[in-house]
Amino acid sequence: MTDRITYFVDVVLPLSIPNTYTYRLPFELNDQVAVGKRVIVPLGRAKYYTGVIKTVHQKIPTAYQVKYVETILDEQPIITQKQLTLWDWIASYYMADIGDVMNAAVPSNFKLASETIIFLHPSYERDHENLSNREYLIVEALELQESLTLKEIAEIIQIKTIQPIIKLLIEKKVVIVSEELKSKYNPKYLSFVKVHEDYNNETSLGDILNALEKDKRAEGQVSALLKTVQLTKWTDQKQIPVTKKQLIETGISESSIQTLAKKGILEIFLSEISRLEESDDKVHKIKALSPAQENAFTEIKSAFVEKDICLLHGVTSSGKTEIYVKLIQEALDKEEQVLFLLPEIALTTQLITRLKAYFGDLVGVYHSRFNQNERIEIWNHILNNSKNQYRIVLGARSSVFLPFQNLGLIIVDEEHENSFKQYDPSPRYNARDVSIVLAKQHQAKVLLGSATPALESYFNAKENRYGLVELFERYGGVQLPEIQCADLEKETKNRSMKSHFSSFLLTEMEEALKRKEQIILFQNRRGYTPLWSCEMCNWTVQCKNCDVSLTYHKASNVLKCHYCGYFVSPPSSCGACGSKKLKMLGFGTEKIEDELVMFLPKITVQRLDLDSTRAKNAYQRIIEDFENRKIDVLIGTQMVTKGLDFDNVGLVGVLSADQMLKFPDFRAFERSYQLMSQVAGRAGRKSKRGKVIIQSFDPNHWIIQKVMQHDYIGMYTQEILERKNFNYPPFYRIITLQLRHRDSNLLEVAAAELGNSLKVIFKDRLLGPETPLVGRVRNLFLKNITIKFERTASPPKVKKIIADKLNEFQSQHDYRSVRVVIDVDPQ
DNA sequence: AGCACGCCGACT
DNA sequence: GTCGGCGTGCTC
Repeated sequence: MTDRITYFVDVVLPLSIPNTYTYRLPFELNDQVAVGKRVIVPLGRAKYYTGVIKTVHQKIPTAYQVKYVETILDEQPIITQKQLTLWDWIASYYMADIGDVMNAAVPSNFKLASETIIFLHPSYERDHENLSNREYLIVEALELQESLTLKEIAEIIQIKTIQPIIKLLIEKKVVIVSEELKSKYNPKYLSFVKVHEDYNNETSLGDILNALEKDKRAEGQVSALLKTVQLTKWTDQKQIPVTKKQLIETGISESSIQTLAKKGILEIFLSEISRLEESDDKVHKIKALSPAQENAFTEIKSAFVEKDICLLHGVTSSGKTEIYVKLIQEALDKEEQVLFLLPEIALTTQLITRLKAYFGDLVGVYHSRFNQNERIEIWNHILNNSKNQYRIVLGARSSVFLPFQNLGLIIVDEEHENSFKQYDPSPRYNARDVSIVLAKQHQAKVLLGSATPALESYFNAKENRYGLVELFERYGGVQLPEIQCADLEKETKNRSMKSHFSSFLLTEMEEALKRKEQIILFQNRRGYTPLWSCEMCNWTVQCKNCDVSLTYHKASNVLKCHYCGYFVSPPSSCGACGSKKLKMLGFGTEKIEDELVMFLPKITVQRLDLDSTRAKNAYQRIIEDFENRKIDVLIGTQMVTKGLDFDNVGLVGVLSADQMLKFPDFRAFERSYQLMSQVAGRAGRKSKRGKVIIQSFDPNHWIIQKVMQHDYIGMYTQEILERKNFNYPPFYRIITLQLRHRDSNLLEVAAAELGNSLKVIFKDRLLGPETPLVGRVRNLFLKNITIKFERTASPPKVKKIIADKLNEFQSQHDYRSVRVVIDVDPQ
């Protein structure tokens, strides 16, 4: 009598709660219960949440009154055991709540809660025929109200748990969830028309036409049918139907289409346009590898025999992509799934197009900017291990959370990128490191690729933990660019500087323009000037919520805070002494753009930064314009360094190496090297060697020297010594605790107390508490405590101590309101 | 995440 | 004297 067993389930809820909650399963659900299925459970007085079953057991909890599971949503689990294990690993490694991990892992459509807001789907065409009574009631209510929360809907139709009904309505594309609307939903759906399958052959069509022609009134229908057949395109086996709009534009009337549809001759259906267009793409043949690439490819494969992880260190334009493609093809041949991780910004670029050209529909792109339905579609295909679609997922960091079934290969491109690390919100995970754990679960291989590997990765390779394959030759024999340095100190003395431009850089720019080459200028700071300051007393405009000076943005003529978004109009006089003499200090991309137009008036200049790409498709458009040579000079922040390949860039200028080198962080040198090398790699053409000019007041700085010599290994050798001497990663691990509170005095005391209690154990491994560079953000004062501990120490033990001390600290009444943010392996 | 509970200011 | 401000704690 299995139905008499009392089951309990531990449920992960998508909330910042440290643990799972236990619910009792009603007997009637006994035969449906399974780990990984979603359940609706009550929480608190009147709320319902969608959670995921993590364990099923029969232990009766005694400490509290158990509530019942309301419903089980899924027929089959949508989260795998492997995923749940990974969630656990992330929660414990990054000291995050499991609920936070769930939030990061699961698309929001999977997490209907009683507060979720529902809208009618923008492309829903009010055909009520396929709706049940209850569904009809909901649609009717939404037609009157526009939007409703699940709770309100529950009241309207007098049912407690409406999630299953809503789930169906979402699947039928009758309603959508608010998150989707927020993500700039634009109706990608169009009405398409096609001939019904039953009639889609010449004999049936002929019969129908004959029948219709007998009726003079049916003239419209005849031409509608003919036009539909005529405009429907065919490629190989695939049919690309006509849009209804197209038909109507040719003079066909709506009503004749409808009549034919009613007769069952034509079929009208909704579909996403983009997807149909994509299936039109021809699948390209994979290019043959150059001897150097071929070598690297075999080396990687032999490294994979012994090791699970391999680092591919290949200079820019050495053709890493082709090697990836071949590895992917091999994994596909073995029927394995492939995950291709890319940094967020690189995802909108040429690489997607290239991979799609090779693999067509087998590539799925998983990205937070994509709409929810598509994300769920990819999720389901991966979960079901579909054979003909989405075998390869190209994605940003969150794609490590997909429900892989048979993962064989993970490629992490631009592996050194710090955007693989999520900073806010928790879980503060690094997708590169998580992917290694994920690979281990699946016994899959990981290939880390970069032209400038993270010091940690190169170290691991040198220590033989990873395989190491190096590729120093650029594809097609293109030479590495010639890098020179403009000595700003000298030029300042000689008065040959034109504002932020050295005469050296300007002359070279003019030369390049004469040769009709394009130019990229790199300035790692957006806005106009970081400082708007008084000439008399050095007063600057401060943010009212944060301890930073505001940055002037010329386009909008405001002073803006890059931490909280606060902005004001520029003052006309000094706020301290009243002087009218205000000057601008420092410079950002906007100012460079402005000055350049003055110095070189006849050229087209475009900025590529967070501000200029905010509009939809702006990024894509700028890149295309640059490719099509509509732009002479592209001025950008980090964005110009990511995965872009242009073939006519003769010159790259780095406006200020010093700003990067002086950044107060132990990774500043490593990062400067990476950024400069990456941007330098944009220079050069098939036939001609590119040129790079780095502006600096300290041209002899060893990092600049290493960049000029293209000497990654030299940089590594010197920098790794520094890391060793000063106890930094990869020799030590770092965990930071950031304390936040409105009251600076209380924070001071609290931080000191927590610091002391940890210091007892960690001794000189503990630094701080200290006030960070920006000591107040959004009206919260900040204090940092940093713990550095030996790589040989057990991380779980260290974390246990920190967690215990933190618990002790937060149980003191006075400190309850102090927020503590933990960051493991901060970037 | 949300909602109830609780402790301090401006109102009938 | 109370209404309501949001700061704090709890939810299986």
